[in-house]
Amino acid sequence: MKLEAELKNTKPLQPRQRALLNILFTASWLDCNQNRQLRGFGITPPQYNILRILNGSVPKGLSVLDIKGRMIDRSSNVSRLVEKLRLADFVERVPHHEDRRMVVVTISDKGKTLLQEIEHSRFLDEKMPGQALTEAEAMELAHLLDKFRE
Amino acid sequence: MKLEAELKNTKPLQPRQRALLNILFTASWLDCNQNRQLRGFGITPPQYNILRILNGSVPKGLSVLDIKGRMIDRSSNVSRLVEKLRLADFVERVPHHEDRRMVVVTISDKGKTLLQEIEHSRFLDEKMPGQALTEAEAMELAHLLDKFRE
DNA sequence: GCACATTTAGTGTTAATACACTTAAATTTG
DNA sequence: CAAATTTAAGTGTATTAACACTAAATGTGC
Repeated sequence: MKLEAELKNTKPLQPRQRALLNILFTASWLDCNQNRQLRGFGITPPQYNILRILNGSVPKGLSVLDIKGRMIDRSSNVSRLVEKLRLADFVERVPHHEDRRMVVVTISDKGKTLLQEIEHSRFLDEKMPGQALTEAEAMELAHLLDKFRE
Repeated sequence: MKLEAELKNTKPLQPRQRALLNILFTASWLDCNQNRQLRGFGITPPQYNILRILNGSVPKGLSVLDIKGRMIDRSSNVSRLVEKLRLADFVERVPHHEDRRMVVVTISDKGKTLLQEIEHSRFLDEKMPGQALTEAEAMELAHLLDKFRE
């Protein structure tokens, strides 16, 4: 559905304002979807984000600050999120050898298994969003978003 | 900056996955900006969203559910947000004449003044995001986002 | 070496989200 | 008309975001 219909907007919007609102609205829509998908697995979207970041950094792992720098939501409190994941045995935390300020976080086998299950469930759902776009359109969309942030 | 650089991503992403991440990242970036802009005015982005919706609905006002249906973030708790705005005298709440379940919310003069101040401050800032896009590109971006949600 | 600033992780606190639930009024149905 | 259902608003609660702050380790300049 078009944004104007979704927001029941009456007044016409300027193109840039319309794009801005549409970005926020679409992201909120995605976040809501992701929340529901992840709910059954006992993790939240930011926690899922961390697990995927760590999965891309095996076997070395990452420091808390490195994780933060790679997260979608930069305002996340990584220390607390990592602690939650550790309590659920999805990640491991070990002090850094040389720099004792740092903590190296790695994904555990249980965490990897969880990611595979989530991936698998998504595949079954066929609910991967954005399927209406062609690959070329998806690339163009990403490019325009990059430009939007300039 | 491109998304891959922002997220320090190592592995290449599928186009749709890249678009998805870029939507979430750009929205988070916008939200952070908006948070900072609104902070000085004592309101949050969802509260600002409500004020603008109500400003577009003068003089009739809207019910709580109508507001919710027009909000960017559909999971907001409108009752509590409206109560916050009422305590700050930015909105007024009156019971509906015919249907006593409903409450009609309208923006106050103080609320309108606040919106004007915010608008003015943004204009001074020249920090309106998305200026790097042409109008045609902004329209294309909004169109692709509509299609993404299909 | 020592004072000073910087970096890294974590904490404290307020407010907002997410979701289920409750309450009350209106509408539908038998 | 009375009972059941639906709709609207609000509440309860646990979790998370947002921001400033602290504590400890490292780096820097003198």
